[in-house]
Amino acid sequence: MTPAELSAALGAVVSAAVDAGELPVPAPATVSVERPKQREHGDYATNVALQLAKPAGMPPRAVAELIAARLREVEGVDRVDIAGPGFLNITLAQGSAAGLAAVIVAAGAAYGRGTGLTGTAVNMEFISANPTGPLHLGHTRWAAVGDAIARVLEAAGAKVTREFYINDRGVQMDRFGASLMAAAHGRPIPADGYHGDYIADLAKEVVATVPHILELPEPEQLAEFREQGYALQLADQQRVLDGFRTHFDVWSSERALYDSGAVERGLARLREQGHMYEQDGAVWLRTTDFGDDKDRVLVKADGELTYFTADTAYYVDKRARGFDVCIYLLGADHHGYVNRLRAVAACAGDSDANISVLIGQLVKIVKGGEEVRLSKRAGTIVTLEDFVDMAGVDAVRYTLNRYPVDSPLTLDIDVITRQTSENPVFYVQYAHARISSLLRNAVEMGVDRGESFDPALLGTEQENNLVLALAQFPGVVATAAELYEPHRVARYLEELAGTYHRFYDACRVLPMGDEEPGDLHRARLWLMEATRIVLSNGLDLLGVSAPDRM
RNA sequence: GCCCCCGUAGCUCAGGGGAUAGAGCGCUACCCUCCGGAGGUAGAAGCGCAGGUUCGAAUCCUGCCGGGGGCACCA
Repeated sequence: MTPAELSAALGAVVSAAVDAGELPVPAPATVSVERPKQREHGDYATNVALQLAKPAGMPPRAVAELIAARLREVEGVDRVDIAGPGFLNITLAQGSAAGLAAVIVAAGAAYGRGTGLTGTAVNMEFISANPTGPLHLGHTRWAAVGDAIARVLEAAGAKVTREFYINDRGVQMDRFGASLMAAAHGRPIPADGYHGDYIADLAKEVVATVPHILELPEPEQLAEFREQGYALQLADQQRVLDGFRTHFDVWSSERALYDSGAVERGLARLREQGHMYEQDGAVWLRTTDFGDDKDRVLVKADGELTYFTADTAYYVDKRARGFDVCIYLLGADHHGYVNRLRAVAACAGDSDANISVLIGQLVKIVKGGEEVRLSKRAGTIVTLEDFVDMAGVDAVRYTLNRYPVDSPLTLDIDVITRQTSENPVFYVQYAHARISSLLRNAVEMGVDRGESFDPALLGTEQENNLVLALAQFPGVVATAAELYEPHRVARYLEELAGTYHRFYDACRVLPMGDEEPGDLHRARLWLMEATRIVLSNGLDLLGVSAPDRM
């Protein structure tokens, strides 16, 4: 019996009690069970009695009594105890849960996937860096988390498009071009330019690509440096992301928004919704109607459009392309955008259900006990590529996906690069490798798990805990998708790996010595394969490999 | 000044109103006759402060204190 099945049974029991007139309240829409922290509190626990007591005008324990009486009659429930103020502690009949191992083995890669978001088209935008420099540590976090959110949403049934918005318009592009040109001529980089070490290398590359560039007249030369640098830098970002196993479906450029007429269409959409007005010669969007702290300029007094105009057009364009939900994962330096973007959606006639703006707090790193300052302009930067070179794709992706994205993060480079058990990714991957090894040994010994097994054989505490942990997985995935929090998957995997290691320590899977393979060995092999599948599926949701050997 | 994020164990961090607040690392004491000891067992150690809501608050609300980030007819 899975948590979902138990919840359903509990819901039916409560409804029956209501229908029988025992509980003078409407039946709750949903009731849930959770795994209690204390083992003596049973396999599952529920607080429905506490929640229903007040509306029913009854003592909690009285409510608990009458629910418990009905719940005890449910097939697969062994015991229901009432504890504390009115908790129901449920113990399942031996074997009623372990059959799940067969379900998991049959489902394979599909176990854990759900249908909560089936039919929903999601646009997942993340990173969206300027094409004026290498991707740095912050981008690495957005890459790891953005991709993991996309994977988790897909597991919940959503159709997800991963999108990268290229900020290729505006004065920063000219500063970028000017910096490259200065470097190529051996002149000092302009004060408002880009000072990273990569500029000199990139300038050389541009000159190698366009040998006559230094002879062009200055305005043309500047434009050429800008465009060539842009192309090279973008290609470099794409190469690095590819190596990070982060693949985008759509690379969307700000210039293309203008060229395609999307900006005009966006403005038209906002105009027809009636939230635009003119003042001081400029055209404004009344975002304050929807929670923004000030109205925003769409068309400047000089006729130029603002960056914000492109943002609004981009949103309208995404919706026009058929996305039900537009998710933005932005850096903390963009937190001011949250209310603004939501106001844009509202001004376009949409609701909060259509837009979600996630703010990723910045990553701070320390090395040798000292903070490493990150600054594209200062030149001392740790790039995504540096980070991956030091720790490997798996460790980087996993480490960045262990934490809620909105919590500031301090990572010790020395620890992450150590590649020991201090890094939880190894703990989880090791569990997978250990099971894989065990399954290989089983094949070598000629022990086959067969067509089926008797779940009642898996009755030790460690076996029960492992089965119950496996049963949590679909719920964890569904919650991670609902909240856009893939770190829940990582934390779950760490718990599962621990539960497995404890099982392994206590329970022998394969026959010892000359022992003949028996039904218990075969039953445990089913449990092992099921555990391996869940570890593998979970790691996949984080974009991390599940190695058979380490 | 206004806005956002964060204050949980020595350190880095989990914890969707529930029972005795968890994990890893570090520290202390243990566990290998055969499946991977990259493992397991036990122990010491904590919710920034003050109010409020609630049967019940680390969690929700208010104020304060501390750390970080941000404010534009820039991009």
